Amino acid sequence: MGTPTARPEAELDDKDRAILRILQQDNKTPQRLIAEQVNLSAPAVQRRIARLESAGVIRGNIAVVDPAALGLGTSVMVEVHSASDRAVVLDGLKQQFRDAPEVQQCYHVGGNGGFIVIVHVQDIAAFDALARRLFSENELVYSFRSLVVLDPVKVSLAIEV
Amino acid sequence: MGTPTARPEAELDDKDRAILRILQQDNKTPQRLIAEQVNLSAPAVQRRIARLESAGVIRGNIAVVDPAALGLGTSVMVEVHSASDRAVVLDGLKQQFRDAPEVQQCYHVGGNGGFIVIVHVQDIAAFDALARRLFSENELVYSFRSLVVLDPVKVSLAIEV
DNA sequence: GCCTCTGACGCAGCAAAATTGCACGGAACG
DNA sequence: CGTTCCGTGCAATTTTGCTGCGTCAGAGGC
Repeated sequence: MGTPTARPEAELDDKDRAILRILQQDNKTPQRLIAEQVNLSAPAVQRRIARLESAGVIRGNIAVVDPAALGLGTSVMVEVHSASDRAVVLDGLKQQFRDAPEVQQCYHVGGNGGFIVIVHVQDIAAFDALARRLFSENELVYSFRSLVVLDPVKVSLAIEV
Repeated sequence: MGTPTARPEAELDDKDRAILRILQQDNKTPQRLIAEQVNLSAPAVQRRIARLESAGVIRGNIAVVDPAALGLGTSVMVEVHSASDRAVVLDGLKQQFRDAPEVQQCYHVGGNGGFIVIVHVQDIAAFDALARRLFSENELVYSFRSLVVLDPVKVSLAIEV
């Protein structure tokens, strides 16, 4: 239930995939233009998109904003090790990370990695304050390792379709 | 030049931020509705969005698709340590990761972390093949640590505005 | 082999959304 | 106090998205 996700296995043909490729780059692309590239009519594209959305294949439509433009020039990846692997503890941590607006992404990983958390803050000082609140003073956290991002080489949510 | 990003410091007022908050959740929201929530007229919202886009604050508009729905049910975070810290090597690795479609995100981090890479693949076997090609057999890579994602607790590109 | 049913398509028309032109009002400046 | 500049709202236009309808091709039943 961690992810309220989509259907087991929708079957997508080449045109669906082509449409997804376009929308993952720019979902403001007019359906008419998509239609040309996919050899369909605009209404057909419209119907396919609607189907993909209600099937959960398309999970959302969002604007991507530049953190730097908002003064959030510092990104940090944090490897968080929980105090225990009991479900209560893990679930508690998940909830905390979900609720924290500075946390942009969070993954629970195996291989003794615990949680990988990506946060965006104004500067190192702000991160220090956040880390204190979210990790150091957190009873559910055993230890954590902070990796400051030097270069966001590639940032996206796109997947290969 | 790693990030062809935006202006030094655009000044955003409360309404800009409110608009960004909405668009980060759903950029298909009609400007009319945004206008209501922000106490502006629709054209005013339109002009502000246009300004935010050309200023680079809004970096793109994308559809988010569910990896699981596409058969990419396995996500792995990889901590990659480069063979050296020379610019040629680092730049080479960055380019390789940018070019690999399985790589969704990649960050160059300090603190001896090297690179953090997020990949999406079909299954563990596919990851093994990918890791061999991208890491094991890569002269620019010294070592790497694979952390399989058990639960994508929070996945987004949104930032607090 | 034929019929029917289902699903997807394109076309045409309609509704809704985005965009532009224009005139007004307030703030900064001289 | 007048001028300029920036952002706004209103109204009109253009573009886009959506829906109804008739057609067609393939799957399955008889």
